[in-house]
Amino acid sequence: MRTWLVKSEPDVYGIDQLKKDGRTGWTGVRNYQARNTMRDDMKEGDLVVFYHSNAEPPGIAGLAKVVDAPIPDPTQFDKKSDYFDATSDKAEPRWVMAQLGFVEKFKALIPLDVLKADPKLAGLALLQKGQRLSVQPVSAPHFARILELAGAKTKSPAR
DNA sequence: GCCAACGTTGGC
DNA sequence: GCCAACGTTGGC
Repeated sequence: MRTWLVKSEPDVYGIDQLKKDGRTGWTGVRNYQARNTMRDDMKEGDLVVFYHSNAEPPGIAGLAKVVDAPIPDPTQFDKKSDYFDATSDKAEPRWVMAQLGFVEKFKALIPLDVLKADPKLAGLALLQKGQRLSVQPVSAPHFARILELAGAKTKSPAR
């Protein structure tokens, strides 16, 4: 299995909301690279780091996992949605959403400055300058380190 | 609220 | 196919 990171603004959809909902469709991704990751690479059972962006402070809040195959994102056809895409064809939807389930909320958020200061997380995509992708891969060693920093209940997956 | 970095759009 | 203009992201 592989591991991933998704970003969300906690004011829009945070880890607490995912905990409450149990699972959710990851709507609103309108970037081709992120879409391709969700469509082609994220598999059921993959673990996903849940990052709070535009937060005070920003940081890693918990874990989710992929619970099902991706399906078309309904907001692309919803005229009232911010994510409406008039050029997407219903017969061949342009945008998909990953199906994510709640795994755990960390006892404490791992703040961005801690992530940046950790030598073992050097190279993590999230920390690259100008990195704006909302869905990113996380290497197995980086993932294990994040679990360690968080004191996570979840065990690092076998490679 | 500012602004750097980036992706996308559209004129040519 | 280039690239300037624009909109968005997201840290600060």
